[in-house]
Amino acid sequence: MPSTPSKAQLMELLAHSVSTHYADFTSAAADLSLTASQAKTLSVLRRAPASMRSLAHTLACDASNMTGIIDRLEKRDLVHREVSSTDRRVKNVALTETGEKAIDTIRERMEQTQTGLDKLSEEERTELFRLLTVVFPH
Amino acid sequence: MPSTPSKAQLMELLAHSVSTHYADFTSAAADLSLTASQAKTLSVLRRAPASMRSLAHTLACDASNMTGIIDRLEKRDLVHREVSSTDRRVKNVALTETGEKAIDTIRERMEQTQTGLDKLSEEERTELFRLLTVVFPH
DNA sequence: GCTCGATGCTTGAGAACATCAAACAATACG
DNA sequence: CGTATTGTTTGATGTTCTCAAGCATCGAGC
Repeated sequence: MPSTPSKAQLMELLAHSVSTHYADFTSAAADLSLTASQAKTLSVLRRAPASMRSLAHTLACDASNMTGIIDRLEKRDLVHREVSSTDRRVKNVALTETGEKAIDTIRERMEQTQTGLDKLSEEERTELFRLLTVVFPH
Repeated sequence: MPSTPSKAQLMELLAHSVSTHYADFTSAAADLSLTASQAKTLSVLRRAPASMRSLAHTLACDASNMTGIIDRLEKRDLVHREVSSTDRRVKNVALTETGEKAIDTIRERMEQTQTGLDKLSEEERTELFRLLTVVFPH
């Protein structure tokens, strides 16, 4: 019977978990010749198209950064820009079909994470899902 | 009554959680004028000293990368190199006291994550701790 | 309509980070 | 020993990052 972990312990474990997940993600992305930043961008866009600015906010980087990243993704036809119909300053970025396949493939290839999740029962997966949703809400 | 999430849904949520955590971490690190890579390195070293090679492995990057990152951290006295006593090729990197304080401060300042964890009861925190340990073992 | 401040994106300069190949020293092992 | 292997560094090249500046567009008010 484990005692309650301190918040610091939980932060430490979170850091470790994130770091493991990130390493897994990065090497799966590298298999597709994608950098971590490029793949992270695809991952964010998997949920929904987004403007340059909101992408930058989600990825915690400067907006000027996104220009280059999206340029390179667009050159490979993984993503496309579209001027917003309601505000001509805004450019909405969306995944192409190829881009969608790419990020799905990356997630399928994250073996460490997949193996880890396989160790959970259905109830445990449901509970993990619930807890993560509480801690990291949309 | 939530149904069991599919593995893909769980991967998606994990990606979102990691991304939120990462953004939080990056901006807390920036407050201390540390880049994400530098702070991540400190985070790994918080557990235990490590050689250049094992750092590179944990951070999923080339060993030659670490040279520059550790150089810059050492210049700011957050970390120090020490030639291994058993193998003179190996350099072990360890946090200085300043470095330890830096990473602890960063974790304390991760407001989004802290706020999220505060939403959990003690039992839930214990359970999250257990589940993460299963999915991402040491 | 017009001006003016704010907003969204891009560009350019300079630092950090990433990968790869190649070098070097030290070790391991036949 | 001699030879292969390992751990770290260096150098070249491309990507990412931050910051300041630029341009176009929007929105609120006159």
